Amino acid sequence: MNVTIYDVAREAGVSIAAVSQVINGKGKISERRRREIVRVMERLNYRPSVIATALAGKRTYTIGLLVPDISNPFFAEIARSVEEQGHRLGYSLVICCTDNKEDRVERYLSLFRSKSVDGIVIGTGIGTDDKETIAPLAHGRIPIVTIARELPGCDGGTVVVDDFAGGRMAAGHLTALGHRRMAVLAESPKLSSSRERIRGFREGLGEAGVELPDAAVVTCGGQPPVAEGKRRASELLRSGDRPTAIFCCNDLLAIGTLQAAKEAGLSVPGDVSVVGFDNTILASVTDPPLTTVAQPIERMGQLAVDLLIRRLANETDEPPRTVLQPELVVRESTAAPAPSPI
Amino acid sequence: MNVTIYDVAREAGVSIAAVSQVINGKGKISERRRREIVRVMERLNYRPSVIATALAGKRTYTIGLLVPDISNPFFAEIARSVEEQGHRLGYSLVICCTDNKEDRVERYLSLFRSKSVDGIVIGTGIGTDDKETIAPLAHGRIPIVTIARELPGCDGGTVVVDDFAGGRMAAGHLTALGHRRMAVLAESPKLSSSRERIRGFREGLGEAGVELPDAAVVTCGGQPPVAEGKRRASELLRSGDRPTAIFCCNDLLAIGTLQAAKEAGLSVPGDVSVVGFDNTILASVTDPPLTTVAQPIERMGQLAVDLLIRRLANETDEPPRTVLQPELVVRESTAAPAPSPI
DNA sequence: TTGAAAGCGCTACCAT
DNA sequence: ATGGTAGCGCTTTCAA
Repeated sequence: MNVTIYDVAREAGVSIAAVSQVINGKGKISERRRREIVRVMERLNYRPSVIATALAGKRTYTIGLLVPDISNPFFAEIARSVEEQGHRLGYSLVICCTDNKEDRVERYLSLFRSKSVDGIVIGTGIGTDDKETIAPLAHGRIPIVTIARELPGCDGGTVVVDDFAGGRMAAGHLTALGHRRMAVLAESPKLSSSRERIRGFREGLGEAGVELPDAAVVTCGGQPPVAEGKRRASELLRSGDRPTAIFCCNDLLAIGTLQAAKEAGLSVPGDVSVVGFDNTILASVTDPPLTTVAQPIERMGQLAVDLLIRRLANETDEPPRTVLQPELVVRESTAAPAPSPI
Repeated sequence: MNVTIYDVAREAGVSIAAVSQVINGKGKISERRRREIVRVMERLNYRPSVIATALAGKRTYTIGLLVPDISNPFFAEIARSVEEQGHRLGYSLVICCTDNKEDRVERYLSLFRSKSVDGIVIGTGIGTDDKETIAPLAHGRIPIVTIARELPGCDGGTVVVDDFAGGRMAAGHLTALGHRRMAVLAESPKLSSSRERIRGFREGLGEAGVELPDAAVVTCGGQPPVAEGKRRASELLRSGDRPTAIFCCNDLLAIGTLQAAKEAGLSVPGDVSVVGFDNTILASVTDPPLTTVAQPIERMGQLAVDLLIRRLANETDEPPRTVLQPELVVRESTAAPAPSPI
């Protein structure tokens, strides 16, 4: 096996208690002894077992991250940021992908409990009603922070962007350009973020005196998002009075829309404008580059981890809800609508 | 605390040994007792502690994944695939990003040891000479499998694409189109994959009687890759006899090249052709869509995990090296060079 | 078939 | 200042 605290103790001619003390930097030991022990630890290339340490009552220094799909650039960037801040603070990341399957959420939450993660960051939606799935949480006493979305009944804290404001920005941009007939490609209505974006978009439209009929809000439930977005956008673009602009609740759906437009022989933004959400790397490389509502992804990850760590350090009386401001990034997928042929 | 095996035993009126047996499905217990115990476990919502289980000599059912950057779509897709196959087999993933910093490789490898992961998948390059960094491995007896690149001195097994063939394909495509003056944007020469791709590219060129001067191979060391690619490509495109085609060792560099061309007022593929490598989601959305050498990413992740699991199950006598075939995906970033103005 | 008990590597408390 | 020792939750002999 690996070298243990016993090996170090024996080699240094001291008790394991002494070694433990130098590991944790507490207790009383003479400088002489401590240096000797450190030397031995290095010579033996000793690394304390996190497993044993955790069993003995300490943390595992592990945080669990739940996202729908790590290959989705938005979540990849979230993960990156969480990973980075986590490591900065001494924690490593266990990542699980739920694929938006409800049973997986439950399974992974349960898994996190059995693996004794110190805290959980949730970036995935939860379908069923709160109590059922959030149960393991209250059960296990593991602090949970949600990121980029809110979960009903999850009180651990949350870091989100102001989705409502984001939707409103998109609407403002589009109406200012002169659009009147618009549609939105939405994610699951189960997602708080998606609902808020639509609500904000509708509000923004209203401020310009434009209506958004319910029928113009299309839910893209299927997987994968790009293909589903393309499919739904195609339907929209084929319809009688096709919209002059489409607001997509994330960049992936916007890309699908771009593809659909291309396939239909429509030019973007000439024939139809497209606005995305997230501002992932994808938005900057598409054809045309995507106008999108940017989330401060890196900042969100940092804040989520900070909040979580403070939570499990019991510095509790935090404002549990951090709301960051989104920002409209105008690229080349939006323009004034073509003059309508009278 | 959480409910433990003792709680279950007490509640069921049996010894913890009995409970342990039903957990592990071995030993002899009467069907009656076993059912009763299962009932109690469910009622108490009992989940065995992986920590304690591991300390008692079992696995942690955790695998460590080392990548340069999880927000890089290529590695995000690798991670996705590894995560998926891992979970299918009962393992979860600890992901660490090295950012190509050598000291981090060492730190994370050491971290994996102290966290007692059962196995490690490495998708990052290692700079220094083998023995130094790979030491913790031999030391800890943790099986390691490399993916998408090979590490000197790492004998645990590897799953790669035939990078040489990939480079050769790119060259074949470009020379068939009529290109004679080409350049390549390379990743770090420390990466086996990068070296092989260049070697293959050069070989392919040679088959068409075309030379690739050393000066035409530009290393993109800096971060982030897109920006660095753009910078280097700009230099290339500004040079006296600018290449009519650029082969980029990954899609990110290719995107930088696309941006550089755009900024220089050059059309792709009209003025310059661009070939990428990896075929991440990015390649399909760029302007223009990118011709690239596809790696079977999903398959690679699966195979890497399979290999690793078999390794730690001691079904050892495996062919330690799996080589998959790449595939050229022709999109719209390549075309015949413009007729040279005589 | 069942249970008592010895670890696994470490922390923390209590004597010394 | 230093070391002995009782757990932490679980697996695994070994007796009964």
